[in-house]
Amino acid sequence: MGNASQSVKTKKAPEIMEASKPDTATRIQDVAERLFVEHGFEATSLRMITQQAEVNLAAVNYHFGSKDALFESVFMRRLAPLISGCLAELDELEQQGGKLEVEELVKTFIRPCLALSKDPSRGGALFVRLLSRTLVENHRQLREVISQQYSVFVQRYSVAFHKALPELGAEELAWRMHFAFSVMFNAFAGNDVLKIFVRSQVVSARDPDMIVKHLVPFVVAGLTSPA
Amino acid sequence: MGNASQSVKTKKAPEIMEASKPDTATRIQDVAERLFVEHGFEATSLRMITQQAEVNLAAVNYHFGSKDALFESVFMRRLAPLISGCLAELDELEQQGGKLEVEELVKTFIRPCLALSKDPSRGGALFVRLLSRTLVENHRQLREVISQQYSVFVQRYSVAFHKALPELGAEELAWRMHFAFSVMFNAFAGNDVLKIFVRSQVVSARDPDMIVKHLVPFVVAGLTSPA
DNA sequence: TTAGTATTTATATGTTTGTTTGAAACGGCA
DNA sequence: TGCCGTTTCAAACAAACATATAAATACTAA
Repeated sequence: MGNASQSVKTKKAPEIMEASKPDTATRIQDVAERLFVEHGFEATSLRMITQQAEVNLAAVNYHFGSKDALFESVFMRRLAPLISGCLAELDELEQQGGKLEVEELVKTFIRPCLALSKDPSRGGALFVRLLSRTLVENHRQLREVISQQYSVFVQRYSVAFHKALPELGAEELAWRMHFAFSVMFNAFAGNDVLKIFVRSQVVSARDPDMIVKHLVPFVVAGLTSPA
Repeated sequence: MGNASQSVKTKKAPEIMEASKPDTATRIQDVAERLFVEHGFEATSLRMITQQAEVNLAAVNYHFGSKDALFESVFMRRLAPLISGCLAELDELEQQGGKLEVEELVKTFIRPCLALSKDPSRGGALFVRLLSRTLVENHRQLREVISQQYSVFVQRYSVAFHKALPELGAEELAWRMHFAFSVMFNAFAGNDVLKIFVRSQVVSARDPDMIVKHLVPFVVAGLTSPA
């Protein structure tokens, strides 16, 4: 009997793959990721997921244990590598010494986001949108898991920004980081507030490179503006 | 029989109000507004609403016709005055002549948002949070209604910002406005991305005046940074 | 091939959803 | 008072929901 609460099995890919579909569990994750983004967690039923993934309804509970556990699995699958990528860039930047430039610091966050956005095999920009939905809906249990594992992420950036902007007080810096990450997240997620009001906006071209080109100067200007 | 599709009745307040509850319809709107913010549209059941509003389940369909119509009603009740407020400020600023300063332009948007955030009788910051949820969940029909009625809002600000920042091209300006409104909306909505990762952030103090104090310089710096 | 496990399937349970209904209660006006 | 339009009420509806279970199938190791 398939033990429910265990995490997704690491399974050898079949030797002979006649351009076949991925794992059942992976297929579920892929479809769930997209549907959670489109409809939100609570509005996405297991029936929608299993039908589109072309698996049996019970497969979700078999492989993941529950709908909640599926969500956590879908979420962590993308979050962990993204955070690792940012921290790796941060390590590299800090180790190469010299003055810590704000722009370079911003780019240590933006580059992994950009790479993710351009990689369809990792869901492209889907995860950033999922993140922004998760931010708005608040999954308490998920928040706990995240904050337990990744609080170092914010701490590292706080320290780094403090070094790069030593003239700012702690509170002022916290506000600016709050604003900066807010813009960046929403830019990658494609949350265009103005698009509610007008049908087609110039910005609607979703080319990630274009986002970055305009995003970096905006954020850096906000962060470095005189206190 | 209470005609469903008509909008909420404008009803004279009872002459003698012994500190009584508001209208049934208003009570429903107030509770729905809060619950839509907390749980999202689809995850908020009519039973949750009617129980907390202490009205009968059928009252929603009687007064508003459907759950969708209730949402539209809840949304428009706040949006219309907010937009009007912004446009009024914009009119005043433009009529007083002189060079159009970016900071003043930004404040024509921020002041009505701030006023709304500080007015509990209009739901305080609730609506901005509702707006940011609605942005992420996409109600197609609501989007249509909004864009039909309020596309002038974006057009007016586009023209004004073009005057205030004549050195910027149309595309560059669109991007910056996109970022600027994104920060402002999320700031008022209290969407703190970093709060996912760390339990208590310095920014967590939600004083609207504090938000504005730090928000304006950040946004203005981003908007006016050299091209 | 066979034994045993891993996975998939069909089916069932009990709950909750939005909406509808017909009757009861209310409130102003004759 | 008695009437009548407006509002509230309890009950019921089918549809969709998450989850559980046992049988059926696919697969692997011996």
